Amino acid sequence: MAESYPDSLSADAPPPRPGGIAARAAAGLRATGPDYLLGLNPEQREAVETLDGPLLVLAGAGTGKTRVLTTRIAHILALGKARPFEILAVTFTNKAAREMRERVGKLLGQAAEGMQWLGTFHSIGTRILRRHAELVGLSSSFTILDTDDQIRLLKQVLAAENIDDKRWPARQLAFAIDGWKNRALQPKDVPAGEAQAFAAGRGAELYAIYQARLKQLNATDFGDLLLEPIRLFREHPDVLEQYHRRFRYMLVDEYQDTNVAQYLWLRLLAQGSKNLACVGDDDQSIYGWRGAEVENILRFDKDFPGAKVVRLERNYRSTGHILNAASGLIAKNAGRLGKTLRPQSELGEKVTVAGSWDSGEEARAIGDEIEALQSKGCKLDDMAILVRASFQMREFEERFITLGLPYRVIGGPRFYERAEVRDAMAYLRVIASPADALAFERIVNTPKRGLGDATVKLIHDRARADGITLVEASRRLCDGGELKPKARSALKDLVLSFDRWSGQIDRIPHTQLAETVLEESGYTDMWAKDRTAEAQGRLENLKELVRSMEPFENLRGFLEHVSLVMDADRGPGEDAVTIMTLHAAKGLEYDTVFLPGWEEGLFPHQRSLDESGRAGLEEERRLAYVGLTRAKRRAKVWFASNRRIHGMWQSSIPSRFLDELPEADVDVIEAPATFGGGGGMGGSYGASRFDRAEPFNSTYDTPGWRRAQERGTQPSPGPGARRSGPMTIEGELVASSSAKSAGFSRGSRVFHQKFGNGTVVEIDGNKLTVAFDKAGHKKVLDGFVKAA
DNA sequence: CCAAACCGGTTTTTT
DNA sequence: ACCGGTTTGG
Repeated sequence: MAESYPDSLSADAPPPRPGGIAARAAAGLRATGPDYLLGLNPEQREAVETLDGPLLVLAGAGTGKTRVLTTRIAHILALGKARPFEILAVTFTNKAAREMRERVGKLLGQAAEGMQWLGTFHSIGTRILRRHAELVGLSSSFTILDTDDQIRLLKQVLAAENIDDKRWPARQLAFAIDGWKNRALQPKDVPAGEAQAFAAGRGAELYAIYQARLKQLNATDFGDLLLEPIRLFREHPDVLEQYHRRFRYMLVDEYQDTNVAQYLWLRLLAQGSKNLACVGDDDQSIYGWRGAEVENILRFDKDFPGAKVVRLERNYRSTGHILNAASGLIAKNAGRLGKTLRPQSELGEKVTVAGSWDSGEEARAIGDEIEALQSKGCKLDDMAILVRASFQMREFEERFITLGLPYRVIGGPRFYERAEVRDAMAYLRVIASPADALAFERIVNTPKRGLGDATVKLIHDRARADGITLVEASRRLCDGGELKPKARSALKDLVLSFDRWSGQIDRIPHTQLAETVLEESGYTDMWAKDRTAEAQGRLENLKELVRSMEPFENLRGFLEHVSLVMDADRGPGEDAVTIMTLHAAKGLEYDTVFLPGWEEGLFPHQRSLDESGRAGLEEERRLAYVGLTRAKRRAKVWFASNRRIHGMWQSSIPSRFLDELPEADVDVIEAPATFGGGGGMGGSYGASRFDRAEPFNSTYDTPGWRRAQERGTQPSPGPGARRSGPMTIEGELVASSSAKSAGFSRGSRVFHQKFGNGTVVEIDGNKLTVAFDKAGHKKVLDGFVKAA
C-alpha cells in the first residue's frame, strides 16, 4: 500500500504491521472495559454491525451518533476487517475530526494513531492532492489560499482584465466561483446563463483565468481541495484505483451538510469497496446557504443502490416536553425523511415562552434568570444563549458586563482572521516560501516603509518581466536606478531582512524566529506605538500566535496547519455562560438553553424567506429545532416586541414558530414578576396565544409602556438609551468579563478596553479608581478591566 | 504617502 | 448606527 505511493509524503504512513493489529486493538478494548457493543441499543448496534455495503444512519439529535461512528471504527478494527490506515473517516470541521480521533483512541488505545485518513474533507483532499500534485498541474508544495487571499487574487485578475471592480466586486466573483466549485463545476461546465450574470457574460472566462493564475502561483483555494481530487480521479483512473484498494471502509459524519462536490468525491471513492457509511440528520441541515444539499441525504438510497437505512430515534439528551416541542415543530417541515424522537427520561419542565418589551429587557430578564439559576446551584457552564444573528450578542454582553456575570462568546472574529495575525503570518509565509506573492504584497508596506502602490507596481512589473519572485524582483530593483533613494533604501532593508530570516529558518527554533521577525520588521513596534484601544489586544494576539506555534515541529508544519485549521482552540477557563449563534451550537448540549429573538423577520430570518422561499423557511425551522434540541432540561424561548435592526427601532411580531410548538409542552410566562423590573407583554398575547394578527405594541397599554410613563422616561428605552458600553470582543481571543473582581489590589496593573493600561489607586467594593497611563484618573467597575 | 471624508452593506460560517 | 474599505485632498 504505502509503497505504491511515489512521493516522500508516504513516509509518514507506517508500514503495514505484520498481523497483530486486530489482536492489539482487541486487547486495548479488553483493557478499557467490557465489550464495546454492550450498552448500545438495538438500532445503534445494527448501525455498528452492518459493515458491508452502503449504509445510511439517520441519527436524530442526541441519539448517540458519535458513539455509533466511533464504535463502528473500533468494530471494523477489532474484527480485523481493515487496518487503521485503510479506513477513511471524514468530518466537516477540525473540531469534529479531533473529537472522533480522541474517542476512537479511548476505545482502542494505540491503534487509533494509525488512522491517517481520519480528517476533514479538506485535509484529506489536501493529502491526496499533495501526493499527486504534478498530475493536476501543481507541485506538491502548493499553498492554500484562504478567503482573503482569494479576494486579493481576484482583484488582480479583474484589474488585469480591465474590469471595473466597483461595478463587479471581487467579492461577488469569489462568491460565484465558490458556488460553482461547491457544485463541482469547472470553468467549462458553468451554465451559460450563470456565466452571463457576471461582468457582461465574462463570468466563466474570469473563473478560467483565476484558475490559471492559481496554477501559476502553485496555489489552491478551498474549493480546489475537493475539486482537484475529483478531476484527478476522473482523469487518472489508475490513481483512483489505488484509493479504491486502500479504502476498505468509509465513514462520513454530518452527511446532510455535504455539497455536490463532496458527494461526487465520495461517490467516486465508494465505487471501490462500496462500504460507505454515512451518518446524518436531515432535520439538522442548516447549511444550505453555503452549498449543502439536503437532497444528498434524502436520496441516499437511490444514489447507493442496496443501501440499508438505520434510524436512531431514542434520544438520551432532553427531557420529554422539550423533545416533544421540538418534534412538533419539525413535523411542520415537508421535505424530510421523517423520524420520531423518543425521550428516554421523564417529561421534565415544559418549554417556556416569554415576551419582553424590547431587546434590552430581554437581556435583563435572561440575565436575572441566569443569576436565579446560579443561586440555586446551577453552573454557568451548563447554560447557553443561542441567537439567530450575531448582532444579538451585543446586548447580552453589555448586560452581563454590568452584572459582572462571566460569559464566553463563541464565534467572534476568528483568531487567524485578525489583521495582526494575518500580517504576522504573511511574514512567516514569505520566509518559508519566497514565491508567496500574496503574502509579500500584504506586508511589503506594513508597517509603513514608504513603499506605496507605485513601488509595488514596479516590483510587480519586474517580477513578471524577468519571471522571478517578488522578493527577487525587489532585490534587482534596488540595484537598478528606477527607485527614488528613499524607497530604495527601505526596500533594500526589507530584502536583506528576509535574507537574514530565511537564513535562520533551520538554525533557530521557529517560535524564536517568529519573535525575531516581528521585532526586527518593526511590526511589534507599530502596534506598541499605536494608541488606539485595540492595540494592546493585538499585541496579546501576536504573543498568542507565537505560543500557538510551539507544538509544531517547524515553521512549515505550522503554516500548513494554519491554512487548514483557521481556528484557535479556546480553553474552557472559568465557569461562564456561553453566548453563540444557533449555527455554532450544532452538536453541543446544555442543561439550560435560552433562545431569544423569536420574532418574524429575525427568526425566521427575512432574508432567508426572501431568497429561498419555502426551502428557506424549512431551513430556519430546522435551525429552531437544532436550538431546542440543544437543551437537556430547560429550554426558554423569548421574543421582544421592539428591536433595533440596522440602527432603526422596529416593532416586531412573535415568530410563527412559537405557534407551531405543541401547546401541551409549552408554558407561556405571563407574569412579569419573575424578572425583576422587566415587564412582560403578558396580557396581550394571552388571548390568542401569540397574537399574530395584531402586533401588541400597537396599543400603548402594556406594562412596559405604563412603567415607562411612570418613570417619566422615553417609552421605548431605545433611541435615547446610551449604547456606549465597551465591547469586549475586540482584541481578545475570547471575550469574557472577568468574573470576580478577584485579585485587584492597590497597585495592580490593569488594562481597560477604552483607556488602556493603568494602575489601581483605590478600591471601593467593585468600583476601582485607576490612574491610567494615558487617560488620567478614572472610576471604573472592576468588570471593565482585566489584569494587565 | 497619509489622514480625513465618503460610501455601501449589514444572517448564518468552514475549510 | 456602525464598520470597513475606498476615494480624495493635503
